[in-house]
Amino acid sequence: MAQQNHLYLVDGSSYIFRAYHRLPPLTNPEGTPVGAVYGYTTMLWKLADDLHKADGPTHMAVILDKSSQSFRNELYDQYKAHRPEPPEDLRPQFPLIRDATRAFSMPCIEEDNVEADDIIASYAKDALAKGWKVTIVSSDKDLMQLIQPGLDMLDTMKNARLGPEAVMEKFGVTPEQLGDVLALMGDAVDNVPGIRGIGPKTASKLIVEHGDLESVLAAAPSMKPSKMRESLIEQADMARLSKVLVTLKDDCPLPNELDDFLLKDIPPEPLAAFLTKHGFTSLLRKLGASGPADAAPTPSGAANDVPRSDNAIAPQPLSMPTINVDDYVCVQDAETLDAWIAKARAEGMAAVDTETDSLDSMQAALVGVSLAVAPGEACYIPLGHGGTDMFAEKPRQLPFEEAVARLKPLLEDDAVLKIGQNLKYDLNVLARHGIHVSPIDDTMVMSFNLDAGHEFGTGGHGMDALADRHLGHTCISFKSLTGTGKKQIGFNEVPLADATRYAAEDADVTLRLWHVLRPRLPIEGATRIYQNVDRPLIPVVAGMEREGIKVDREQLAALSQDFATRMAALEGEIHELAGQSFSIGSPKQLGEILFDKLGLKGGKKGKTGAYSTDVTVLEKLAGEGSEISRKVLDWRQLSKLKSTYTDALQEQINPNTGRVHTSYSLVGAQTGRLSSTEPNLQNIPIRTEIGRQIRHAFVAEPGNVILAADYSQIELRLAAHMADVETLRDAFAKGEDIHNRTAQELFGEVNRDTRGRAKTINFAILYGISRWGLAGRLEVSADEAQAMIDTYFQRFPGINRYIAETVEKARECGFTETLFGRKTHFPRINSKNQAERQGSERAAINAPIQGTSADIIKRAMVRMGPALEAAGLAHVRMLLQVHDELVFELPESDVEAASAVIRQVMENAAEPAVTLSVPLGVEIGTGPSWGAAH
DNA sequence: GCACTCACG
DNA sequence: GACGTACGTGAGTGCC
Repeated sequence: MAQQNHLYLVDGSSYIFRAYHRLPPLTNPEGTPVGAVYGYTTMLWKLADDLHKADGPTHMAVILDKSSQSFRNELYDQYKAHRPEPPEDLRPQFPLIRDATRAFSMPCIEEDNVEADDIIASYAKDALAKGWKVTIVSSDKDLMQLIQPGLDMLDTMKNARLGPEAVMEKFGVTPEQLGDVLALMGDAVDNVPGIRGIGPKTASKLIVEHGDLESVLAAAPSMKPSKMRESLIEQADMARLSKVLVTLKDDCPLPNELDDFLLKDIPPEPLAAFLTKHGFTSLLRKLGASGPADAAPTPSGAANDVPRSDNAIAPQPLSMPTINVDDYVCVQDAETLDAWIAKARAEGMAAVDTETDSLDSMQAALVGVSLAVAPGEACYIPLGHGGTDMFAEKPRQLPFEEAVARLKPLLEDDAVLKIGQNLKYDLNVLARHGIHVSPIDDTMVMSFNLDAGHEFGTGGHGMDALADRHLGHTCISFKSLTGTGKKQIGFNEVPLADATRYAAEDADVTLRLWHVLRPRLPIEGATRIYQNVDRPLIPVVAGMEREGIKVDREQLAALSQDFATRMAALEGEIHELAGQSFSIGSPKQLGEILFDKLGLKGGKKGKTGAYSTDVTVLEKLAGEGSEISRKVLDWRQLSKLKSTYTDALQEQINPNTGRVHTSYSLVGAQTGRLSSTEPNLQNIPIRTEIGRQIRHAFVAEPGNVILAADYSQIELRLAAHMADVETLRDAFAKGEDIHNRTAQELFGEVNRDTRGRAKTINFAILYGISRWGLAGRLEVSADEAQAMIDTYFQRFPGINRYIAETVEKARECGFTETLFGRKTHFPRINSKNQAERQGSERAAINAPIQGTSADIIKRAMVRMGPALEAAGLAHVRMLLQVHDELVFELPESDVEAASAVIRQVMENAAEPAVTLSVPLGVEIGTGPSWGAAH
């Protein structure tokens, strides 16, 4: 008989205030005050200790107040308006509460625009509906309204369980009536008005007498004349408002499933690290002895035969056996393969990795597949080993088609989770063999969702770096098997024994990483972004990569030819003007010609001592009449376009598909944007007419057209929403030109010049403004730039507050968040180096805006396929994403229907998770080429 | 392998 | 008083 589930919901924020006042002002070894943190830590310890005890918790979550803003502020602007600032030595302890919770490997829930009490009420309701027991760890009187059969409260300071009798004792009413009492008496701290002159005693008496609030108010006129009677009549609406304010909202959208809160045995390492850091030595000793919940080193599902280390801070999760690459199996016959497949089915999951002969997933030949079914249990299935010599004897391996046919049902089985590291690559390789892998998890994407922005030396979220970081393990290097340079061999030529060790290790490591990273998602609030956005995006992006886009080779070749001719002419003229021949492409030589030989004015720059010859410098010189500078600028543009685009793109055409297939990185940009490589199709020219010709070479197949759909000014719209700038919101709502409106507000008139300046300032705001930077861009003095910034803040109130709050949050928490919960970390935000610190501040101001924009278009991409399919538009294919733009190829006859669906999906992509206070505008164009679609 | 330059949002 | 001046990317070239 399974034990009944029992959910503990810990009201973390209220606890820390009480602990602060009750405990002495301790400090940790670094001098940070930690008295309240210590109290909080002992409380969590006590709670965790009750795991496995009768009526103890089976599930636990800590709920924290993230913002003081909620729907209550909209109802009543004075709500919580007069809260005193927390004491100086308490403030630095708030972020440590999160650290403490994490040290216990417990989930920590914080949501924007919702109060902790409401989240607690909502989870409680959810759990009760499922027949669970619920205990709320708090002594907050508002939460006492929730007490009912199956739900009690726990006051850990008094070590008392609070049931209905506690409410009766304190307020003389039942929990259901408590809200009405609270409404009458009001609350000074939260600034709930109640009725003046009525305190707890009178309120209770009235409710007991009349039953509920409305009855009290209805009975007021017939009461005997008194101050109270008048107050009740006059302030009846205040009482009703107060009732709404004190009533808990129990239908909040919840970021986690209840199952995420399952209370497992607590891994001792992170806890020990935390206790050590803050000097909680007595608890540390206790941990060494037994630890909360026995700190048993046995997360579920993992083998465990390793003795506990005496060293509390062990380098590896203790639950997994040591990695031994000689344990791996090379699968060379069908029976063995079937046994591994059966084991994967039994486990319900397997880590999968493919080995190929190329990094290009659209050209790579499949050389082998590895599987891991449990930590330490992995195999390699060679499929294409034996090199390229047709006559040489090949090692024994399963026939390719047979192995693929046997693996396919497993890889497509809905009941078996396939785990990969950068699985997008494997998805593409396998899709080319007719296997559509699902469902999936990706450890690289998990790492990105947890740790974006954290500096981890080299490697970022790559497997070797993750293995080193999380498992303390150094993977066999690819190069040690294949060599490098001229003598490098293909993976298909690597001997089977070596290939097995390498390939199976990759799968084993991936599975182990999953065991480390997967539990962190709910604990660190990354579940939402991972499950709802980035994970479902993986197959979508893989599909776009496989589609590719057609480019007209002849058109590119003609452009290359044209550019070459014009460059040759310019080159002659430049050498003529210089009086000598030199390499124009060398900034060093160019600088010496311009400044030393020709004596133009301009400064040296930076560490290398070389002259700067970038576009701003050359433009300035050209403006002063330097003919050679103008010609160098023209030459540079042509050179860039030719080498980076017209020449390079031709070489990127896939010989099999005749199209260009970029590769998107899902973890490339710290803010959550995608990045595009080999080739980068996110920086195809558009700003100049000459560059724009390159876009015309991106074409549709006969009978089809290219459709480009752009979000219009999405980042400024998001800034208007997030900073709550009424003027900007109003302008967007009315469909005004936002730069014109800004010019009007800042300069009082709209013309070309003021609009241009306004546009520059608008972008400066998004990027984290500095007077110096703006001054440089606008070519005005720093004082004048500062004056414009001041005016901007004054005309657009809210921006200033957004900037201050965002930087403050980054300083305190070390990260910022998007509206959808994506975190970006800023480890240098508190650096003593000013430049470093200020750089992080600017990035932190930008990250929530750029990141939210990335979240929105990603959500649109995830929904696009199903939406088009539902509309019967199966021939519409999504090809490219360029940050705020999606590019499609579709039959000409589908344009009208597809435009409607695409617009609908993109404009509503934030819903229902987030409702924006500005509309999202989408502009759509079509044509025979990408250039023509704009 | 780094610095510089420049293409994009 | 100096610092180093806008956010996020990837690629080609020259040079050590």
